[in-house]
Amino acid sequence: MSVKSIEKTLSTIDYFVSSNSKNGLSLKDVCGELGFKKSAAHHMLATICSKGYLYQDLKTKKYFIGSKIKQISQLSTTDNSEFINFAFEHIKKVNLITGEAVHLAGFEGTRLITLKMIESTHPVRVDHGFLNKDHAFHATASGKAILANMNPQYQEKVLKKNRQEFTSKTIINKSALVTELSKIKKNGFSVDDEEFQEGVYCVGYPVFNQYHEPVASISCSSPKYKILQDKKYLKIIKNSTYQASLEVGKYFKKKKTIKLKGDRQYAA
Amino acid sequence: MSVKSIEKTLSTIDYFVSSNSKNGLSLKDVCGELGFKKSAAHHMLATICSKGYLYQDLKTKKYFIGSKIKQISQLSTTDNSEFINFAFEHIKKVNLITGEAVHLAGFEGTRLITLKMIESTHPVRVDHGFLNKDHAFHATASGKAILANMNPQYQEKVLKKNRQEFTSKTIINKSALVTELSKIKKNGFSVDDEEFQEGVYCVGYPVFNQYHEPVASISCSSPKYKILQDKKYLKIIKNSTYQASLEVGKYFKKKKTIKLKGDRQYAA
DNA sequence: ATATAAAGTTTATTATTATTAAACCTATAT
DNA sequence: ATATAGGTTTAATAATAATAAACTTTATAT
Repeated sequence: MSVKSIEKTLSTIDYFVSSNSKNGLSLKDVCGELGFKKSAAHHMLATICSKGYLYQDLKTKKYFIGSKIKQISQLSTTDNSEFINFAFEHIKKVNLITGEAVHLAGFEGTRLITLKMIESTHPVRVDHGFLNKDHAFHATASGKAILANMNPQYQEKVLKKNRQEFTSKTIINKSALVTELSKIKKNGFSVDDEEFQEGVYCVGYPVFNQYHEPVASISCSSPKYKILQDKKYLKIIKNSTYQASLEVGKYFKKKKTIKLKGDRQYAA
Repeated sequence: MSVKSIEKTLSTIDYFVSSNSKNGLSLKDVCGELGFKKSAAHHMLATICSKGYLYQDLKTKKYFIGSKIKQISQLSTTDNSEFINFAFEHIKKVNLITGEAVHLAGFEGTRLITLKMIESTHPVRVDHGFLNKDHAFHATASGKAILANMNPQYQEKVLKKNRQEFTSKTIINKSALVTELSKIKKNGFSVDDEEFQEGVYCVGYPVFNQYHEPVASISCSSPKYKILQDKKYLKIIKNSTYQASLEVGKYFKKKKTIKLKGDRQYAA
C-alpha cells in the first residue's frame, strides 16, 4: 500500500527543487502543475512549511525552498565517493580509447543509479541521464549487467518494479527477460540494442565485490550506425569496457573488510 | 490544519539525514526513534522509497538515504550567496574588533535563519546554531532586530509561531514583547540579555533594503560577565555592529532593481 | 538440525484523517 | 467603488492511513 499524501508531498518537493524558481511558486502554480485542489494543497503546503522544507513569503504569499532543504544541500551524502573516484580512473580510459559516453552505475534497492558518467567526445553525442538519477534496470546495458548476476530472488524483486516500455525493442515480457538475463550471465556482458533509446547501442559489464556479488556496472554507449558500419569498433568498445570492469572490481579485493552479519560493505 | 502523515514523513527524512548512518536504519530503529507502530512505519517507508528519497537494501532490509536526497545535496540552492558574501566582509570586521561571535541572520516566512556566522576567537566560546538553521525570532538579538522593524501585520504572524521559553528571562508575554519591540525600533538596536541562553548577552542591528524593509540583521554575542566587568566593552561591540549593519545595507542601494508587483528583491 | 525468537510484511477492519466544496478574506485592478 | 483573482478557513463527508493480528522470513540458540 502506498500513502497518497506522502506521494503528493514528495512530488511537491521534487517540483520545487527542479523548478528552482527565484520568485517562488504560488499555491495556484502548485495546483496547476500537480493537479491538486487548492484547499488540499494549502493544507499540505502549510504542513511542509511547518517542517521548514518550504516557506511562504509573508508579503507575496509565494512558496520557496526552505532552510531544511538548504541544509540537506550542504550535506555530503556520497559515502561511496572513494569507490567512485577509484572507478573514475578506469572508466576514463574507456572514454579515451572509444571517445564514447561511459557510465558507472550502482543500485539502491530496485533502482539503478548513475554514479558517474563521462560524456561522448564525438560530435554526435549520446547522453541521457544525470548523476544520481535512476534509470531503467531492465532496458539498459548497465542495468542488465548487474541484474543478470543478482540472485534470482532479488532479480525477481527488481523486475517487478521495472517494466516500462521505452522503445519497440524494450524487452518487457517476463520470460523473455529471464532468458536474456541468463544469456548475459553466461556471456559475461550485456547489450542494449535500442531498448532504451532509438539509435543507441550500449555494452555493459558487471563489477563484482569480494564476495562475487554484482555491485556496479560499466557501460559504453554508441550511436548504432557506427556499430553497423564497423564491426571492429564494437570489439574495441567491448574490450576496453571489460578491462575497466575487471580493474574496478579490484577495489574490493584490496578492501579487507570483515563480513558483519547483514551489513553492506559494497558500493551502491 | 496540519497533515499528520506529512509531518511523520519529513521527521523521518530528518532522522535519516541527521543520523547519516553508514549501515542504514532498520524499521525497528525508525519506530523506536520516532514512536511509530511498525506496520504504519512500513507503509510510510515503502512510499518514501517509491519516490527515491530512501531505499531499502535488498539483502539487509535496512533503509538508506536515497538518490533523490543525494540529488538535492548536489544542488546549489543558495540564491542569496552574493548578498552573504558581501555581508561577510563587514561582519568579519566586527569579529576582528571584538573577537566575539557574529551572526548574520535572515528570515523565511516566520522563521529566523542563520545565513552566516563567525565563531568567537576567545577561549570561552559562545556558539549555538549552525548555518541555515532556524532560531528563535522572539528570544534573540538578531530576531528581535528584524521583528521590531517589520510591519505590525507580519510581526503578529511571526509572534504567533514563536513563543517558546528558553530561559527564565525569555519574554513570552505578548504585550511585553510588543513593548520591547517598539523600544527596539525606537532605539535602533536590540538586546538579548540571557533570553535565549544563560550567561549570553547579545546586541543586534537590523539591515534594511532599498525600501527600508528589514531583511536581515547582524548580532554580536558575548559572555555576560564581560559586559558587566567592562562598560566600555559593550560600547565597542555596539558601535562595530552598527557600522556593519549600515555597510551591509548599502548592498541594496547599489542594486537598481525594479519593483515588480509582489515579487521579492531582498535577501532572506 | 531443529526450535525459538526476532524482525519485517501483509491483510482486513476500524477509526482517523485528509479532501471537498463553499464561504470568506485580502489585495490588486478596473 | 466594484470586480476579480488568489489565498485561507470551515464543517461535512469521503477517503485514507493506522491498527492489530496473522503471516513470512531471517537470525539465534539449543
